[in-house]
Amino acid sequence: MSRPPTLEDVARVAGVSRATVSRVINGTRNVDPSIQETVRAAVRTTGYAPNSAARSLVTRRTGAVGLVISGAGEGDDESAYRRHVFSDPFFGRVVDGVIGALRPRGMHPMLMLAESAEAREQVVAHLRQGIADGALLVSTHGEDPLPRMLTGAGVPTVLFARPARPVPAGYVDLAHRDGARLAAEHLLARGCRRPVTICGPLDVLAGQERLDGFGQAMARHGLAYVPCAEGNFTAASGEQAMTRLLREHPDLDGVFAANDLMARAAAHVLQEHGKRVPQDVAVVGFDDSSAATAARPELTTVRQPVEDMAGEMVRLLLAALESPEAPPKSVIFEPDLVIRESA
Amino acid sequence: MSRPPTLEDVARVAGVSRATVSRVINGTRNVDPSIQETVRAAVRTTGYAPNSAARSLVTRRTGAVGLVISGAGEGDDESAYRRHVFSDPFFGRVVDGVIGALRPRGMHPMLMLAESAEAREQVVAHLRQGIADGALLVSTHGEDPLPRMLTGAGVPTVLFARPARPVPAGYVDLAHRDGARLAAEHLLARGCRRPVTICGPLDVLAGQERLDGFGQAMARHGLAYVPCAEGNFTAASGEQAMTRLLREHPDLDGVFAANDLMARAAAHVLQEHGKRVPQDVAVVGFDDSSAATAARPELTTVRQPVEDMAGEMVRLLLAALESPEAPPKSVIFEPDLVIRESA
DNA sequence: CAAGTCTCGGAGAGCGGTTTCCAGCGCGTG
DNA sequence: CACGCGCTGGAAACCGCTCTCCGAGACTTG
Repeated sequence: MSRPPTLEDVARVAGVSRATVSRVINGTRNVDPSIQETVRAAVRTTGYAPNSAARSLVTRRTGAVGLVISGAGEGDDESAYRRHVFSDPFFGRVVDGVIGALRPRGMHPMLMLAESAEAREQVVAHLRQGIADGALLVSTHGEDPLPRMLTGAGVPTVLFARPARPVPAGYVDLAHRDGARLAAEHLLARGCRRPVTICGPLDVLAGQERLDGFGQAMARHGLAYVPCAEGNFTAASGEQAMTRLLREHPDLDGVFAANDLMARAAAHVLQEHGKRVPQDVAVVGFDDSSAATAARPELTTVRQPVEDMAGEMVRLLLAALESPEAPPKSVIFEPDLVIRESA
Repeated sequence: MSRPPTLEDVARVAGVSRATVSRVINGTRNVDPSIQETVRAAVRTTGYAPNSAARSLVTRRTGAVGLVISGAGEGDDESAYRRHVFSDPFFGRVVDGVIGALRPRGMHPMLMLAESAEAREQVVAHLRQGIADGALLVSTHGEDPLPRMLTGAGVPTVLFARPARPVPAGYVDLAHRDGARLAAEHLLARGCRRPVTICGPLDVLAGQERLDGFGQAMARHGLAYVPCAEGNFTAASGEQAMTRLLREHPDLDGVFAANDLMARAAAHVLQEHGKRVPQDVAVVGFDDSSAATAARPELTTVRQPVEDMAGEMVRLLLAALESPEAPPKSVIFEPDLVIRESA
């Protein structure tokens, strides 16, 4: 098996110069139609495919973007963390949105996990080497140092969610407070008077804002205090939180969970304790992920358009690549309430 | 913002030649320790990072592998398909295993979806251009043309699961029949006498073998006929299948589902119909995915070591890259029975 | 002590593309 | 008809790195 054909080979077969072949392939400049045809024929007979490394070397584009999932490994087993990450339907939606936006541009996402200090260094090092054109960063942790590390290394970066402390990078985010307010008002409208909430981790802005928004909306309607138990967006934590809340507030009649995974787990716990959902207790989730429709009853939830948001990340990143000097942009999405069976 | 420093810059600062710097960085050959230190210092002061495109051009290695998910888009909405794919915990485990094996080698997976004929062409085209060093292919469809297309294009390829028709590519697989047998024998040992099965799509070898294995094991114990309903590995299909089986065989006392997602859905349906799991009906799943432990009751299931299998795919691919002429290898894994609550 | 061997740094030839620059040609215009 | 311009193809520089080949010096050895 000899080496694959190069531009040179095609040029020789077509009887033209390398430059001309290049121009035909890239449609860079006008080329005589008959020559074009000759070249194309030569490409076909040789089975030529441009070498992307060589191309990248001169164009300074790889056609790849790093999709970096950064989270709190906290010294844990790495594989356990990875398993947890990828079992959350949220990331699947991010991947979906990213691929959808990248594909028409002939680009691909390169998956990178940064769950430990060492992994973070690796990710930055690789990205600095130009293995990808930029980074899309999804942090599951509040005080993630990665955004700074990346921008500091000169890697074009776009974040999912506004970082805890300002970073010179674009981002997309959701109006979490508005979403939580929608949930609160829906529960109130259903006649719910003793709501509780299972909030997300409070070191994550999204977790905090969903809690705040819910509390404030309730407060505006005279419910000054809403019992709250903290979860970490996993089903197991939702189960625990619900169990505790139910023990401490046996007469609760509404639950707002900061994501669907926890909401679904909460509904299970309620049912196991003989509460009917939604007749006895109304449950509202957050995200509108696949967990919402997989749950029984199907979850009423606050929709976060993750796919669209991920697509927008791609657009922001590509824009940043176009004009490196432009200041980073951000886009905030508005949530919707999706009413199903659970509330 | 000027261009990043090159090897040349480092060499100038260190007062040595480009070759020497390269050698120090790659540890390729003995270099005088004092010179090494000088070079390293120069690397630090310049903030040098090797350009991976340039490196790839000469080494003919990119450090990336394509992780191709190929499935039956059948003209469906592409995004819907992507969503479905990524909501299945199975793929998360594949990604987990792949990343785990790739990381120590400083490599990364490039995610590529091939759900339509057009997408398949694109994937092959990109891979032919050397965007990645090879492909790890996970097909969800029996008659997938992609394996042939890839090997035909000279792309080093390793498959997850043996292809329906032979292809000159390595693969990893599971002894599905043995797994199904374990499930059957466990159900029998529990005293189950009227088992049914929710099988996977029969155009997928895995689906067929799990069904065969279950049926044969039951037959060996005198149960010649096992009612079966076909699902497609999704929760929704599992629900439908269970509903039908329950209607046609109200006295069933055991269910074997070809994956956990369907098993979990089946358990739900059973419970909604007033059957206790496992007291009235025992349920056994397949995979031991996160769905198994998330279910209530937790699922007894046949463990498929997906992470290990994915890791082995990486190893097979790298071996194939080392010695391109060697015949493709395959590795078959053995399943285990994991006993939890549902059976 | 001479000759051979070993070690290690430098020069330079690629790797396979893109793109600038230049030259030739056909055309329109004054 | 002479001139200039636009269009198109080719030559060659260049992207940044690796690696072979070569030569100089150090070291061994008879």
